Amino acid sequence: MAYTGDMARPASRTRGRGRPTTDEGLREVIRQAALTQFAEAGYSGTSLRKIAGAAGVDPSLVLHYFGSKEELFAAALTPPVDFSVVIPQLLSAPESQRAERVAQFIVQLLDRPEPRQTMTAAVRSATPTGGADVQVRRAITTQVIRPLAEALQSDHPELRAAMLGSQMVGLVMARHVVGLPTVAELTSEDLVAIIAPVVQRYLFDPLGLAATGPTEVRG
Amino acid sequence: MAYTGDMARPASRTRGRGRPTTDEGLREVIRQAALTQFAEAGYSGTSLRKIAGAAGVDPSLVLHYFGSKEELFAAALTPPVDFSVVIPQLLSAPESQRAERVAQFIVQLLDRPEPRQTMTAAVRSATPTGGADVQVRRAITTQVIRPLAEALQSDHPELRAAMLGSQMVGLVMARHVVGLPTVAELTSEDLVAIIAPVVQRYLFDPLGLAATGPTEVRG
DNA sequence: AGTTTATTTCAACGCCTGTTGAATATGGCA
DNA sequence: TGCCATATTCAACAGGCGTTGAAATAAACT
Repeated sequence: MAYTGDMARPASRTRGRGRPTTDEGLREVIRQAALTQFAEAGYSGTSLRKIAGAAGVDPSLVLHYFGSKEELFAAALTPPVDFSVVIPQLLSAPESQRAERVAQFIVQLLDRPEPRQTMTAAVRSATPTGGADVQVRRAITTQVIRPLAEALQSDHPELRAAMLGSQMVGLVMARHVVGLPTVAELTSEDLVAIIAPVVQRYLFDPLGLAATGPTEVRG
Repeated sequence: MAYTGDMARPASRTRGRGRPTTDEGLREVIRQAALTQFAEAGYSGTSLRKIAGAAGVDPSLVLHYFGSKEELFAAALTPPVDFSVVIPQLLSAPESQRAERVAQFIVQLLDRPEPRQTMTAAVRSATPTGGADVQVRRAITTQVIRPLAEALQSDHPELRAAMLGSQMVGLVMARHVVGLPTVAELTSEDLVAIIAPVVQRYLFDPLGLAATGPTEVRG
């Protein structure tokens, strides 16, 4: 809400026109400013000029580093966690604790600022205005759903992973985007207690589908 | 995806400049075109010119009828179902069938075009660009969450309603906005089977919260 | 010292936006 | 018939957008 244009940045004499004392961190400052803006306003609600302003920089410099708005979006959205590493660890817990571990991981992940910003930016940008939705869908499927599905040993792994993903998206919406009062005010512990049984159902319990063959999707 | 500008509309001689054979349906045509556009591209991704084009009308006429883009958005978003009437009916079912009835209602609601458009428009527009998010939050809380909470007789009624709402939002996202393959391809019956136990948990089962007093919100 | 090279800013482009005010044609009414 | 109110369009506005190309400055290299 308050972008006065002077964010914390590794100072290196006051910048003017021309090459400064090699300040490579500036690229990262821009990326961080972009992520924050995207998280607050979504892709189409964020302008390069606002990002540049938040980073204390000229709009052209943003494009100099990232080429285009879409590339900047993709760069800002790179996930702060490698799920294909974390998920197998979570699922290796004893059967009685797996669901709660997963629930805990989800909630704690969304408690850390940068993963939360990444998620809200993605969720908020899932609108087909500027080509951002394609990147969002690809990011969600390849970086979250597929690793999770491959680690699962239940039936319908892709479907189970996707259903859990939908609950995560709903959670981000309720707690961080729309800000529904009661959900936004929950403590982490209570939230874990509430969703753990749902995780259990989506990932491990029998689904009770009509027997029309496996609902599998490859690619 | 295909708006050629000539939608079905109660024809009344070809319109030109000036007053035509009193065609009150035109206002509704515009509202419907707006809802479709908002559902496809969200609030900020939709322009008055596109809406006017889809309705086969001049942009000024849109504002003549609705005053401003925000008012048009609010008008387009008026819910096609009065939840404060439907919900008590659903909850009056015998205890063993309530969750499935609710799940069925949700899924079937999202199968009908206009409620689905209303939901996707709301979900897609939950971004603070144009003041639309305020209206979205208010619509969700007053029209869905509050009636549901008032009909519930469990503890933490607002929280339960909000958690169910978050699952609904996630579902809309997965099935209609982002279009996750497996979820989007489910039959209605299978989807009901999958989410019914989750509905049961969120609305009726003990939540297992830390005993820090009731999490109630009034207004 | 002089040349190159990378960083940063400036100025402008064409386009799209929401909104406004005037012009015009028609239907209803006296 | 003549007037008035209303529906509809047209034309323009001021501002924001993403992007581009050139200019300026300073560090790095020879």
